[in-house]
Amino acid sequence: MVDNTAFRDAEAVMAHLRALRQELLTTSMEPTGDRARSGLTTPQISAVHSLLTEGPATVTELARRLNLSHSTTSGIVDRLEARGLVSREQDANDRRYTRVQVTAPVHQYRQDLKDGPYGRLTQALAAASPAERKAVLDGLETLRALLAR
Amino acid sequence: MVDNTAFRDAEAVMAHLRALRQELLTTSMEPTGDRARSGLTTPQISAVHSLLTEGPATVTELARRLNLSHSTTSGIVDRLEARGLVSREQDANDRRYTRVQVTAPVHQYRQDLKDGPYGRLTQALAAASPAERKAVLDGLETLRALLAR
DNA sequence: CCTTGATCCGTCGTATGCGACGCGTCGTAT
DNA sequence: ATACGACGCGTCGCATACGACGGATCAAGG
Repeated sequence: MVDNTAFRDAEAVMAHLRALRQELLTTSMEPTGDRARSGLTTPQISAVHSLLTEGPATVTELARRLNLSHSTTSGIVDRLEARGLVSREQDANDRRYTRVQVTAPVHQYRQDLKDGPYGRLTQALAAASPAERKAVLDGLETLRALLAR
Repeated sequence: MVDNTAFRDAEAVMAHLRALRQELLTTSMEPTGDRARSGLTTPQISAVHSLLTEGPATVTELARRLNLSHSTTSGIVDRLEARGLVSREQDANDRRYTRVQVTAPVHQYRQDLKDGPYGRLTQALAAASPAERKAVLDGLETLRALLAR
């Protein structure tokens, strides 16, 4: 048995992370829920936002931007393509590459894309004091460092 | 436009949370990966650990313990039952209730259950200084408070 | 020219996770 | 007794999310 307080803290940390995941995903999400405002999920908004702000990209490049695996990103692009929000296009020079880019109808979703995918979190941080922001970032960085150690 | 620094911080926070989710889930997980030590995923270990330490429970009660939805928990119990690690049993008095309990073969997985589902995190926290632990918990609590505000 | 390796892509199987739905069951009120 | 609401459960559909696999393509070397 390592340490009892460590296990208690681990439980608390995991509970926090789980709850945060809930709160930050379900805000702009609710795909089949009572009534999603846009019908776009958070990863979908993130993908479109990245394509808008950083330009078109290949699937692998988009996966790197979103910090997701290739297969996951491929599925997200599938669903966006089915809605007609993005299009796949073969690269003429190197046909291994598929360029993903937004299409015209994406402008109907401006409201959802205005503050990017993290609208709720962005507003919460904007209303926070500098000390609170520092505490949040320090805590996360410390935790990452502990796990990497 | 709310605030530019707030959006930057939001991006950083989300990246941290995503990475943490990866690190804390993929450690004892790898279900189809190169070779999971036990073949049990993190939620499955959590469920079994809860049933061992806190006793048998109904599906809804187990969902409350794990902070998961009822349908998700039902699926996890399905897979554990298929492996013969837990069993469902109808309550005689009130047939709406289904008691979930561990079965004998669960003792083969003692190694994975020794430190509970959060072995990696527990060890990391055990090796951390009090100041580091406080920074981690403070950061998470502050973030939760900001979102609840 | 043709093999070899690297790379990108799509697809498959599996697990999590949620809401919505329908069914059976229990307690209570009519 | 019956109707009704509340509750627990299983199931369905959908969206992530991953690793593994095979196919297609290109570059480099034999």
